[in-house]
Amino acid sequence: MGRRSSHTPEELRELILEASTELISEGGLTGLSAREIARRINYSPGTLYNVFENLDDLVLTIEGRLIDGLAAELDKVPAQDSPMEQALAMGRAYLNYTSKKPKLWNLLFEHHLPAGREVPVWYQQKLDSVMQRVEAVVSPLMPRRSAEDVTRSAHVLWAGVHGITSLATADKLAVVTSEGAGPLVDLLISAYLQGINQSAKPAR
Amino acid sequence: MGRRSSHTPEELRELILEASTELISEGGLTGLSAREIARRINYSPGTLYNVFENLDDLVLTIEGRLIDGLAAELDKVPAQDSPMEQALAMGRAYLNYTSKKPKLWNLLFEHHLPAGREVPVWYQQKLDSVMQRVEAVVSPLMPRRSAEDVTRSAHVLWAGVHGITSLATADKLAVVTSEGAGPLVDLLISAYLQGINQSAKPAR
DNA sequence: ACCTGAACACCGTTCAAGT
DNA sequence: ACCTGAACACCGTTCAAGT
Repeated sequence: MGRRSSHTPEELRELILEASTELISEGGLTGLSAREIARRINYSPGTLYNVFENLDDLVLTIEGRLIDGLAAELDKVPAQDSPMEQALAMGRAYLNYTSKKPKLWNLLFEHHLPAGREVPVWYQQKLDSVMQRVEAVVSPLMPRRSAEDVTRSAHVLWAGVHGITSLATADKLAVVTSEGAGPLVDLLISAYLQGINQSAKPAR
Repeated sequence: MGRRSSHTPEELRELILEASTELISEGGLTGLSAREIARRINYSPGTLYNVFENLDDLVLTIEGRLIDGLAAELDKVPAQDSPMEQALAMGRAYLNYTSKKPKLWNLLFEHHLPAGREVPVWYQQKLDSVMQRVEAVVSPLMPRRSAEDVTRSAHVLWAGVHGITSLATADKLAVVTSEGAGPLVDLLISAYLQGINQSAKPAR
């Protein structure tokens, strides 16, 4: 049939990403399908594969944007506050950002690449950039610790906050839901950061 | 065609669950398909639906068994040790149990029921039973706190350990992988439990 | 150059028909 | 009573053919 579209390549790309984001926001990763995207934007399924390698590629692109969005939110945390206040503010920023479209954010953890495929470099870099922001805030709170320990703590907090929001989202593991994730995230951050300071190197 | 099988209903049920467990262990939730199960056990796809309502029902059954298995492992933690030692031991037991078949354990967090469907009661009860074991160990470590605070802390630790192992498993979020989950779990548990004791009620 | 749509190899689930 | 397998409504991805 040939060209029929009134869209530039960039527009088409955005169209696809928008439709995909919407589908995921509504139904999670399960709600996404190449054919349904095509239907919504009025193109044939084949067209998607001119723009993206495959669905994994498309999803990875969306994930990248989500991470960028979080990074931007974390940057808004006032730098003049005390480190502990900044840490708590980051936790709340994470929660605030991710809870708008929980299923969309959950993409980062639901989506697994097929065995063998590695995450692209740019993806890892985006993630590292977020981790660095966390480290920067955690670091002054553990002055006697090595850089490795700071990194470890940043990872623990990142994973912990993820764990809490993830369980809160999954209505299935509703153990947590009853109280909402907010207080739990506060609790994790404040208790952890106080504990890390006052303890000798933990056993092991 | 009619009956052809040499299996009792119970045997057939186990056959299905075994094949499913194997498929998930290898390829995660994505690796599971009704038709592939049927192929492996030499039945037609339709037969699965005599035994289970649908794939969600089947998966939920597997999840239940996984939770039971974890509960059994947690019960092995020596009760005469100090509470802090018990808490750390539980963390390691979790890690040990779940890291044997990471993709299988990940099922608990990858699998979401379709919108509207609630988790069955027996499932919630199994989960509660695990949470109670955690609370029992955490409780003596925070003597001045209310029962609600103890529950909150158990949730925080459960979610935190889940978060760490989950990120460690997803090769995608390989930030954590480099060091292995073990030290991070230890760190989370020891720092958090020390922090919770020495702080006043956290700000908020 | 760009897009289509048929084609291929898959899905989950149902249910009439067979033994 | 139990099981089959065709049928229905879906998938992701490719690629010859069309404009």
